[in-house]
Amino acid sequence: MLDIHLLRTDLIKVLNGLSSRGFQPTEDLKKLMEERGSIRINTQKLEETRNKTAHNVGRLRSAGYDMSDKEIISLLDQTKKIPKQLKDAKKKLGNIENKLNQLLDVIPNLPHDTVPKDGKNKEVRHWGTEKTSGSFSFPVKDHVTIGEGLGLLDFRTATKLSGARFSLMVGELARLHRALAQFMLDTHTQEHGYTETYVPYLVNAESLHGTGQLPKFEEDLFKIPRKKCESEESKTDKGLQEENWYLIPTSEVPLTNCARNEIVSLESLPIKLTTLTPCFRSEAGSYGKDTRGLVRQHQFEKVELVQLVHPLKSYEALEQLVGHAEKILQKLELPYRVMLLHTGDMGFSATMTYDIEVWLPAQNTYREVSSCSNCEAFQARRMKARFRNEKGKPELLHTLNGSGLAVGRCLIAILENYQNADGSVSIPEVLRPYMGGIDRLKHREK
RNA sequence: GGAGAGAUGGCCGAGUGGUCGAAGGCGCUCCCCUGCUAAGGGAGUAUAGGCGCAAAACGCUUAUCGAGGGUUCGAAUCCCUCUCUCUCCGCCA
Repeated sequence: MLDIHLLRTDLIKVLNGLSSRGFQPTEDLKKLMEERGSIRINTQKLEETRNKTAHNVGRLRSAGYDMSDKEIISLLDQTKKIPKQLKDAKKKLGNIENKLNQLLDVIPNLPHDTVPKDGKNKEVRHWGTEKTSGSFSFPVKDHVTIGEGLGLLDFRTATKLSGARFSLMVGELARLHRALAQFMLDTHTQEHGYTETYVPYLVNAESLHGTGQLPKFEEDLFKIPRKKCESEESKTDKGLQEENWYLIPTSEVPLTNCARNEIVSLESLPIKLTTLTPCFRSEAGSYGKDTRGLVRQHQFEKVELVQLVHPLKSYEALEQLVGHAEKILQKLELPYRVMLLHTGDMGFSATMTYDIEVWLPAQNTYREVSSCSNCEAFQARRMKARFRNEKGKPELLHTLNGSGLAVGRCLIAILENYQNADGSVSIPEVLRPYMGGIDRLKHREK
């Protein structure tokens, strides 16, 4: 959510910033805000009158007056009609505030000034040397051919179990997948100072609202209805409306929401959290896209990095966070590049995003394995995540998140980059301790 | 799933219709006193909005006692619904 003060004082700047990422507000924000202002003043005036009279009645009562004394009766005469007026005013105010909030809820964050606006992502740096088909002494295979060839990857069975966009890994490949995740977690906790966390995979709507997935992107999520009451008839009240759980699309949601409605101490900053979780995405609207292999799945594992930091430190923290994610690829000796996303490619909540893309020789291209964003106070404002600043006053935190990394896609990169002529796959040095010392994936003996 | 108890400020805890944004204590901040320390005395100590002021300080004002609704001139207090926590029983990885 954007700062409403900024909207009021510098609407032009906000609209310019938003248009660079292709967002046009559908309603006249300014008019709505003004309307709200005048209705609110009216409402508060009524409340003030009500409070004053009630106060005076109370004073007379404790001074010994009776409810039937004419002093009290005259006060009551003045004020009898206020509750009705107030009720109407509050209803009106509620309506307009809902409308305004609905509007504010779907406005994306403003890009940082340095983010490219030309519609092109900018390569910031790259690491390692790409192995093209020419670098191999044999025809390069893609990860599906490799995995299935070794008898370690089984999409047919996965489809039987669940349908399209699910996968089944068997034997040493499943183990390598687990090893990879463990390795990532160990690196971030032992070398980068993150606190390991175990989080819920089902979260409520409020959490998803906090990080920005709701209300705008509900169709991307898997929703789990929660039974709230037995009888249909008693569902009339607002409080009884259905409440859902959602499968997390990323552990950014539970990790960042840890700070929701909290005021943390200055000394506790920066808060650095990491966790390994499955992520669930409906992939609505991506029909026909990446249908082959492990690239785009309804369920995948990801190690997430989240930082909650002092507002003055958030860009510094973003650079560090990207570095933490890069370190994993370096240790795995996988070539990659870091891209600074342009305004149109950034996620809803971000002011600046770096994607890390790993080299996939079979596709002869780079593929995203991490997306690292600074959200500044955008999420913090939605979720009231604050810290007590140097003056002892509560102030919004800045939140950052990034994958460190997407496990499945990383596994693809290992399979393709480490493939051998005989169809086996070498295991990266750093993962061997996690693999009981074996150095390659071989064909599975039944 | 059944039965019961509860949710108040940073924390503990009082408050069952009226000068209650909320006693008291602890903690914290500032000041005073004591040549150090201990003890003591005084003042202050929520958050988010709106209005005023060029602005800060400040002043006025509104909301907030788990959440939402209701009753009332007036609700922390009464009524309804929900959420969460705790205890006991049952079931269970």
